[in-house]
Amino acid sequence: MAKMIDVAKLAGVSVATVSRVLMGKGKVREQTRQKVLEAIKQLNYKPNRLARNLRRLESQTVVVVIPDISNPFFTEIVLGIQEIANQHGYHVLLGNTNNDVKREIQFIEMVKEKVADGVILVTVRNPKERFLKLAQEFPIVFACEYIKGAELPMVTIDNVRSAQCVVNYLVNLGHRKIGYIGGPQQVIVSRDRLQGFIQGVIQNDIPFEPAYITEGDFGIQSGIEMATKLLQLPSPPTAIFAANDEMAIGAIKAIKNHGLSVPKDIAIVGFDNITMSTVVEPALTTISQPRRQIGQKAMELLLQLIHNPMLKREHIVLPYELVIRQSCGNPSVWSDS
Amino acid sequence: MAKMIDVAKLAGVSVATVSRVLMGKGKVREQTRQKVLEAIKQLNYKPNRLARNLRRLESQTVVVVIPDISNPFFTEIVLGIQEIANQHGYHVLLGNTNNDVKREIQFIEMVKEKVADGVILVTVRNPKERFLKLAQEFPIVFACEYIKGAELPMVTIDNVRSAQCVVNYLVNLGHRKIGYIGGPQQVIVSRDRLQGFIQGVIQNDIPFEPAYITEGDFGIQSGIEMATKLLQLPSPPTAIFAANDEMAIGAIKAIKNHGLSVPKDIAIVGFDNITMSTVVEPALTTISQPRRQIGQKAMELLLQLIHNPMLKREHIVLPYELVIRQSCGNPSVWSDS
DNA sequence: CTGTTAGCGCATTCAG
DNA sequence: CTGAATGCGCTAACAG
Repeated sequence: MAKMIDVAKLAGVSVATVSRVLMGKGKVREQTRQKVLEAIKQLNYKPNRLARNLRRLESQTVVVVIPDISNPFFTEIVLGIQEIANQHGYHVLLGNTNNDVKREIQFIEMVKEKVADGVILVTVRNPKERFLKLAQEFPIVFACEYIKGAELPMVTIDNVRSAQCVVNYLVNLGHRKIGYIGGPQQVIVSRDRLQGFIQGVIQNDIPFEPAYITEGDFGIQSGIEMATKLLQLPSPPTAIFAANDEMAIGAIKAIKNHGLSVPKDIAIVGFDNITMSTVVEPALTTISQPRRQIGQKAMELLLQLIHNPMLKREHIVLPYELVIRQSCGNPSVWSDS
Repeated sequence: MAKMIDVAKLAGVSVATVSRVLMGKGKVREQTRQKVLEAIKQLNYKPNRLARNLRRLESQTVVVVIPDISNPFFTEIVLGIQEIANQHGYHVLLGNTNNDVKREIQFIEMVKEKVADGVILVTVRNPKERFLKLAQEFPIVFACEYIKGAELPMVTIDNVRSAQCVVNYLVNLGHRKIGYIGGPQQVIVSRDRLQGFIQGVIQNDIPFEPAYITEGDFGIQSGIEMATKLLQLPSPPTAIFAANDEMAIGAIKAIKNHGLSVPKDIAIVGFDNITMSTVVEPALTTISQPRRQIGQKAMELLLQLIHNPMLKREHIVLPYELVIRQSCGNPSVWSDS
């Protein structure tokens, strides 16, 4: 593999000059520049990033930590991140934790090893204090999930209000008995959505019924199980709101298994708007997060943080949207005030 | 950030000794080792990989090039790759081409920049000659897609035989009028599957009907369009085989739109066995590729190639499986001889 | 068993 | 505008 010195020799200049034309800064006579460029092309030379990065003490790489690469929800975020990263000549290393709490930290430590310059966390399972300390040391941005009550760079939607919006929508459709299938309570968005659900119920003067609240694990199977549980209640709900689309899809399956119909007997609302929610029948009404945009914003924030560690930590809240399909019947436009 | 020399000073030894205990080779007295370990812990030291890699002229990173990160089919392969990579202390850089032919090459060139030590290609859009040359220069392994008639390391299933197997299955069920929705013909697996389909038709003494053969782009929408086309034929098929699950799902939608039923009126078979194929109704009968295993094998091959560039290039063919669900009716076990 | 030393390939002073 | 020299942090060859 050709090295810089080879280029220098061929062009009859010093390595410093080659470096200058490569970096595009420092004055170089146009004529010399051309000679160097010519030599580079002739040798098919590419600078060794390892060396360059060591010299500059940066790796031009960021790592994105997600809990599950095979979950389509996260891949769309990664796409947004990659878009911005590539625009700025950064590489994206994908960190898959498989929901392993330890690996979350391991990936962050890659910054210490200089494998990466910063981290975007799309999963937050470790205790708050830990992150507060780590965020002090390294450039870290949180996307989708976040830390409550902390001054850290985060990009999310308002999970509380969006869940509340769903309840309003359902009530507006005439529902008074609304079941809820929540996500694992360790996850902050699960807690937020549950809170939003409860607020919605209360604000609509619906009697609070604890039996209507169940907890799944974000998988299809748990949606089936929790919906079944709700269906077996003495007075089953007429609508079910699941904290993500997979569980909502599971709920639809369960309802069909019971010989009931969606939305005629029971309305269903999901959360996240994954592709699968357009395939299921009936197509799922759901909350859509601007995933691509979340990824982009998170990466932009990280870039700023890397180049200016003293940056003010801001929490960016992006707008969500209720996508109305067929799973609540009555397809129509609707806007929460 | 603490450096090796800091550790050395604190432990009262030389950097060489620190390096030795880090690398785990070269004799070090147990007592000295403990001192070093202690110092490392105390300083919370992590070796700078940039420096280590520059010194060893390797990056301990591989790049995986896929056409579309949001396609669940590919993410499962990536999972298999990551598994093996992590076991060997390698990082995985994900390269998303978005089907851009140029980016395919750009990612391979990262090896030249020493950003990566090798490449796994899960997409092959560039001309064969190009890859033959690149494969000479860099450690490259092909997964799922491949180059025909070349001695290169590849991991795939037998796409021809698997498609043929589907036809046999359908014929066995009594179908004689079988429609086909193929993938883009630039993609080798599309050509293989089409070939397998045609071979299956011929070997079963079914009159060859060109109008039954259509071409989509692997998306749901194109499945809808092509199925609609088949349905409008004077003598429409009684079974449709789509070259991937997305198109098969599209076909199911189209058939339902026409007021027909799957599988009663028309049987459907897909290819790939993505999660969505269990959600659609009726659940899709499809060919399952051992994606995880393909990823693992590809990574193992690449590792060998990196450490021994003179390695014999072998094409590994993994077994496929026909997963029988409800989209052809008549759920049953079946084995192609 | 341990220390000294020479680069890995490049960017960047500092002279000229 | 250009070249010589220095060192980023670490590993490995060599010497002791």
